[in-house]
Amino acid sequence: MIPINYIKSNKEEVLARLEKRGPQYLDLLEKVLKTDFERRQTQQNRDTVLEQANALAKEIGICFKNGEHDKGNALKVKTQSLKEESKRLEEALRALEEKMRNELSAIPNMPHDKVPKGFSENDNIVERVWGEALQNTDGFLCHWDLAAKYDLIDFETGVKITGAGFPLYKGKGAKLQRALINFFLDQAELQGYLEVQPPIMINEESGFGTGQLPDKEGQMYYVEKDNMYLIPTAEVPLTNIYRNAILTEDELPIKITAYTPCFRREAGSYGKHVRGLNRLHQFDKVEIVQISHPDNSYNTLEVMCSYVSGLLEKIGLHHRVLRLCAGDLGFASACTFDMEVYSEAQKRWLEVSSVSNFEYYQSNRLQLRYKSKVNNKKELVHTLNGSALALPRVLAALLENNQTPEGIRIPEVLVPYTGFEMIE
RNA sequence: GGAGAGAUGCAGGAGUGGUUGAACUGGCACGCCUGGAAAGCGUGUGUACCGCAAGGUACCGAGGGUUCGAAUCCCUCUCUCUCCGCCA
Repeated sequence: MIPINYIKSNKEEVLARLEKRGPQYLDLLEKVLKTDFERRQTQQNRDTVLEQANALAKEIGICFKNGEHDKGNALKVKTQSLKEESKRLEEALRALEEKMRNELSAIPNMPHDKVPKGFSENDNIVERVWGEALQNTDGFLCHWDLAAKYDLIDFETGVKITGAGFPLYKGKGAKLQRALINFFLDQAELQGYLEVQPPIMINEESGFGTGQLPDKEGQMYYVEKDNMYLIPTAEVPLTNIYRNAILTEDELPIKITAYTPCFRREAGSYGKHVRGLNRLHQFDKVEIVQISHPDNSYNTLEVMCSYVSGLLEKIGLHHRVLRLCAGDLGFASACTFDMEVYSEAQKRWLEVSSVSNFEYYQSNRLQLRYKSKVNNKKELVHTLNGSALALPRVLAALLENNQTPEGIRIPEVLVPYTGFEMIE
């Protein structure tokens, strides 16, 4: 949620930025400001009534202490109407607070200045392309065929054990996956990220903190008996480490990384585009998260992007960096870059990472703040995260792009991790 | 899963119905002292919301209730600890 005070004191800016997402949010903005106004008035009224009631109670106490029972009892009568009034106002206030929260939750994050206008993925801007497509890819097999040919992934058995979208990696397929995880984690550590292993089930509060709940409830697997969700991304547990926390300015930026499986229901997506590893219900991912001083967050975003891009360079994957347009931006994000690798056999781009700055959107929900050195006040931080990287599509591109008549060649940097140079 | 104990401010820890937002100790900040430091002394030190301000309101795990008045009494829930059971 955008902090209400930020909206109040920067209305023009919020309006201008939000407008990029479309005009439908401007009304919401007015609405929430109105609700906020009513809320404040109601609070004032309630406080006044309570003040009177408190004063009376105090007076009554003194009366009884001094033995003036008659006077005390007389005063008691007066409290009755105040009590009813305060109860009424209390309820009204609570309703208004909830209304405001709901209205605020319906407003997406404001796109950053540099986010282009646009409605669909066609309006995204290609920021950078690294590498180029191969010249001769005649006879190239798609990764699902390669996986079968070299016995790397057994989709059918995954279906038998669980269902579609839960692949079973085998032999060198499993090893390659493990190698990638270790490589990505080691790289992150070199950049100063602290590796953690978080829980992969989360409670409701955590889901709310990072913005998955209540909106994206249907995307997550839910364990009803214990009221928990399987994480759709490590972003949720990693960022929620710092829910309700007050950091010192010296602690910033906080940089953490984790490897976790991720679970997504992906309800309603079927067909060719979700074949093989393209879209799964369970997949592995290494995530990086930064908690940043608001003044530095956009610099941080750039650093994170080039880091992710650098990873793809190291494993030699032709890729591009997209600056997402307002229409393609996630609800909670203020600015997002997507990294897509080129799949030589499928002849299309596959998203392998998404790096975002959420500004105050998550920290406001999380109540994640730092103590400012300037005024010693508690201020909200900016949160950022990115995939570094999501495994299945990297694996898919790696298999497809590195296929040769002799087998699949493993990128040099990964050989120390896999222990083999070729999949034959 | 069964039995018991507990949850108070940055931390420890008092407080069992009335000027208690909360004693006391420590921590921290500032000042004095010192050549400098330690010790010592003094002062200060919660958060959120409303308000231009004065000030007000709320908060003693969470939510309800009793009462003119609740950290304090009652109910429900959550969490932590100890013992037993089970277990990778």
